[in-house]
Amino acid sequence: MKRNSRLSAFLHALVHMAHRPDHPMTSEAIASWLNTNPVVVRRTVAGLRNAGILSSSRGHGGGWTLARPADTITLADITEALEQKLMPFSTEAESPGCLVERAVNQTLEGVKDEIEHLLKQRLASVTLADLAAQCGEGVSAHLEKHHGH
Amino acid sequence: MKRNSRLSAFLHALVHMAHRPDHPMTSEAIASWLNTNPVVVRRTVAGLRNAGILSSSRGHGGGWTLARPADTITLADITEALEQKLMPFSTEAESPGCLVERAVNQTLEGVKDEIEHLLKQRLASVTLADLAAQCGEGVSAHLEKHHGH
DNA sequence: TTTCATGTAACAAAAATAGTTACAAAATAG
DNA sequence: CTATTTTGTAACTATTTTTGTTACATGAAA
Repeated sequence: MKRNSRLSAFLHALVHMAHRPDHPMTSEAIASWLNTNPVVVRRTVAGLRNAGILSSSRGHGGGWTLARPADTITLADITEALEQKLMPFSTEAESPGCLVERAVNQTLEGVKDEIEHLLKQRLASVTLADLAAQCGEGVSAHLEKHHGH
Repeated sequence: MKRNSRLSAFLHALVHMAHRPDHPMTSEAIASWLNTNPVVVRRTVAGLRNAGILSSSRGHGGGWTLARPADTITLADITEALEQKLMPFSTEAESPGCLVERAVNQTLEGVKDEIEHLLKQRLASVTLADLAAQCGEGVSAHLEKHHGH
């Protein structure tokens, strides 16, 4: 699983969880399904646990479940929890003291902050419940068939 | 020079060029100044040349100059030329055929495109000339003093 | 008490990035 | 015309980041 498809990959898993809130999903299930390793999953998912999005239970029948209702979890929450960098600009000073650099970076930071804010706002307007709803009727049947729940 | 400060670093150089359109700037000058290597600079700057933002001349007194007026070069042009990824999301299918995944990715792509468009629009509204102007009066003096032109 | 699951640390492998060396090509100075 | 300067690139090395693996402790349920 590549880093920049992490959001999409885990969203996928989360939506499945939203469809079956009762049924804990193991790291191994998620992993095999994202073509990766259980430990990698646990590592990544730790962010979602710390953010109060997922909760885990151990032992028999354990695994991951949503920690709160799907309509209170937004894309903004998730991206933040996954530490996905939203805007890949940074403005570290290469020639400290250069007036030109300072002016450039100031403007750049301004634009960055402005857009970042907008982006977050937009991401905050979509909830997991929205996504789950959008999947339509065929999904439960699909789940039975392909993921063997 | 780290990848995510590339934009800021080269913008810095470009603004200097905008201030002295007559004076070609060598890869070596740019490099020493960004704490990196002339070859790395040339490699990166190749994108700016291909995009018609910079032009190069070889031999004695050669180097890099703006290929067109500073007020026709926008931040959008520059970020694109530097192949800076604007939105670090990707939605590659991990489980092809999964309806949930398809729905999730579709929504995600939608949000991504929407924001990307907005971001580009915003970046396109700032020109190199704007940045250069913003640096104020002290700059020419500063150039003489620190960069020895 | 055995089995199954998470939680982490430590290590290994792979991939992406950055930096270096070497040399050809073009342009100018003398 | 020759020496010097500077870009243009390829090939290689080094570094950093990311991903994957192994190993083992902890907790919960059968």
